Amino acid sequence: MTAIQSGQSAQSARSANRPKSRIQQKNRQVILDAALDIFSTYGFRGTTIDQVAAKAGMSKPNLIYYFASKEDLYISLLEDTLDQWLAPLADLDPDGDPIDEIRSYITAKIAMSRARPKGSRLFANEILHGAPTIGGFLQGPLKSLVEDKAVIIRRWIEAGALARIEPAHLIFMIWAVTQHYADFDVQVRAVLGADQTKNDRHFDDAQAAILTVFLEGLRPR
Amino acid sequence: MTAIQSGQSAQSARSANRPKSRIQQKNRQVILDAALDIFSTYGFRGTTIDQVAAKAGMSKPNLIYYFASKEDLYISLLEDTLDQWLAPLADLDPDGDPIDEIRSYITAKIAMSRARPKGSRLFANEILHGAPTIGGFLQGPLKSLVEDKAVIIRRWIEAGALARIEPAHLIFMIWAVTQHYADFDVQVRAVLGADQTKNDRHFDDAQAAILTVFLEGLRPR
DNA sequence: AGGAAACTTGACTAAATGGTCAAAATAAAC
DNA sequence: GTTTATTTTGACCATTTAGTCAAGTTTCCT
Repeated sequence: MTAIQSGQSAQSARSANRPKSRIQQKNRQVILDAALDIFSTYGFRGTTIDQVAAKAGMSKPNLIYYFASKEDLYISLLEDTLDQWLAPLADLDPDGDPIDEIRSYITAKIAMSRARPKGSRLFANEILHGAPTIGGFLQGPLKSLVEDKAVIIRRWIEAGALARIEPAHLIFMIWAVTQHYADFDVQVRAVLGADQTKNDRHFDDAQAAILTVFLEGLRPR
Repeated sequence: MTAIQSGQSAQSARSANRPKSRIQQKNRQVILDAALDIFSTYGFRGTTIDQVAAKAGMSKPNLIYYFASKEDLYISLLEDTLDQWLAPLADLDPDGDPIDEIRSYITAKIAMSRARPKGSRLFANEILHGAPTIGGFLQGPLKSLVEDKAVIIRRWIEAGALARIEPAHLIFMIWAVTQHYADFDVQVRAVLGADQTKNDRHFDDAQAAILTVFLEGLRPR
């Protein structure tokens, strides 16, 4: 089900409901891959349909045949990303050991930033521009999820298993430091050195640093 | 001096070197204020000169009279921001108490995010799009500054005054969590509640949470 | 006051871009 | 193998937008 309640996503009439043919399935995926590449780098406004079509290896009208409009394509992309975004937080287990759970969550988020940096940047771009498309998602599903997990964290704190901290802000902080390595990747590479060999090390070092600070910083006192 | 080494910032011929008249000074500032507003919200590509001119209360040709091109305006804006950006980190004092110094730095960065969120978003946008304009700044002045401060932090660690952590990543983490509250402001407000009364509280709560985790997490063990 | 310099703008141009359309090419169905 | 449905695209259109230009208006200087 769609996580975004857009007015009506002007979907390509052909691909509306009918089960998708092999060609449709393949081409939609090719387009989505190309689009993620471009949108995540240039943002919505900075992306042209022609660019995406070229990257996908087809003509612009053909792309429009699969996605009725630029916005339609952009929304599809965001939808595909949002679910994966929530998953790790949803996995936070109220019955687990608090410190272990936080460690797992941080590790999962870093892995996500490493594996899908473009998705992270797509999301960051959308938020930075005022979340015109996913405002409803933020105020709905995201807010609910954070509130649910805040309850769990608060319980851990009351049980003396975690330092006193405002749960929502703990969550924000974890988002901030983990996504930073995807979103500000260019800056990290400029400061630490750009070559690909080092790239993997950056993530490992980042994870170590983040875990050090958070796990120690969160121990109850 | 300019922090950005662009090819040649095609500066308006009139305003090239001659000392600026009262009108120039005022209007340039009016334009920069309007431009920060628009650029920080819509990004470079998403901003139109007409929008900025309208917000600045003048005609488009008049704006072009002060800034020769859209890019020229954008660069001026970034330059104005970058210096302020580096200042707090530059203030890190090698002779101060490490924990106090870190506390001061975090506090200064949060204050910055609170006072100048638009500047933060302008910067974030630029980085997110691959830093096409300030790539040189990142690899030059920024990298140097981080390396300098990393030396100091490493010295603190060796002296046993701070937990073992990769200094550059500590700096990144502080940037991440503090700037998050400016850049992802929309998301924070969506989750925590949007009204203006609460807005100030968010920053206070954020600061408390960040200081808790970092100062405890960084204590030597 | 009067002339020069600085400032301002309506009307315009050229290029870029989102999207359409009709016709061609290909694949599927029988 | 022929018909039908799907897929593909070259050519085109309408709109947006960065930037120009020439002609005005205001400010400054003496």
